[in-house]
Amino acid sequence: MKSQSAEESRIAQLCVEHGLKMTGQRRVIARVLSDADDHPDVEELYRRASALDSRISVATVYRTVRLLEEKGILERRDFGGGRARYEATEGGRHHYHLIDVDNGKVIEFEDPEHEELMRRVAERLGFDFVSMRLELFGKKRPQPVKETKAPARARKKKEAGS
Amino acid sequence: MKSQSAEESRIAQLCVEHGLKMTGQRRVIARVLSDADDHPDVEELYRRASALDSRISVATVYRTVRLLEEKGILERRDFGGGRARYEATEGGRHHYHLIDVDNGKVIEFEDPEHEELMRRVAERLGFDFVSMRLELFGKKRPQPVKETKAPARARKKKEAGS
DNA sequence: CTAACTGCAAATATTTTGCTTGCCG
DNA sequence: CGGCAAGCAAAATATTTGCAGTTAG
Repeated sequence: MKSQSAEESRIAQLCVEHGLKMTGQRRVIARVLSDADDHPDVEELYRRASALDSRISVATVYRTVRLLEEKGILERRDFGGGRARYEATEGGRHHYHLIDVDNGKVIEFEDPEHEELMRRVAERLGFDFVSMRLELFGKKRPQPVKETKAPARARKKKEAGS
Repeated sequence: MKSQSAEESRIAQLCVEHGLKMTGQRRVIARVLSDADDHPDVEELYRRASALDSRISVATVYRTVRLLEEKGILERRDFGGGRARYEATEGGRHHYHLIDVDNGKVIEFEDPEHEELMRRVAERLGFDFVSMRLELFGKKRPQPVKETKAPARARKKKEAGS
């Protein structure tokens, strides 16, 4: 969560800068996206947006995320599970995702030197770096008995942590 | 393309090692996968497999790739475009993908130090490295007039190069 | 005023599944 | 043999789209 004030959300501002028409529903979706600090899929976005304003249809959410992705305001992610997930494009620093293969939980991490490395790779291949996507899959290493915490070994099928 | 001989394909061997039953259609799909040096989606796999043996249904291809992915023999990729793509898991060296945002073409590249870097990241976060996925998006940098070759600026919508 | 946007429902696209039959080990 | 696997078609998901009515700029 970020601003939450009555003023225009960060994403709404970007929409304006890109010359998009700011309708009521688009403003709501923009706020939901601006406030999200996870990686919601369309259904989840629809749920959150509906809570703020019930006059919104899923089709609009789909249309909006597609539009914002084309404009480079949003980035689509695929963490497995069939549905596309979205998160706001970050200006400078990129962050990456480590997915726990046992429960699908997503952990974010940064690695400053990484983007620079990728820029060089792209350049070496004759390309200008546009964007990147990095997903690391790992298995939680059994901690060397740190404290008294329940193991909690689950194995849900669908919908894992965002 | 790799072996092409009448003997068991590399992937078929892996199936056996994993205790999977080798049926006729599974053997054909395994051969197609072994021979592929690109990233076919299910429909393309189905097409290639059907060419070798018409008694194969798409459902079987779907079931097979899912099974092989679970066994770690195949890895699923998402290069955008809605369909999942597959490629055989590599033993040691990983390779990555640079996608040309202008035409969807995929260029493979390697970066030996990269996997080591990611292993360390996973470790730092308390995980054992299982696998990773890295997609780099770039725009072809206008070459400094190399030779006489047509520009060929296309902009296809669907189905781009594998 | 009009091009862009929305809702709704129908259309697509992709992947999964139920059920019966077949074949590997 | 016995159970895993395959075919086929229907079902389940996910996403897109046609059309008519709204609305931001």
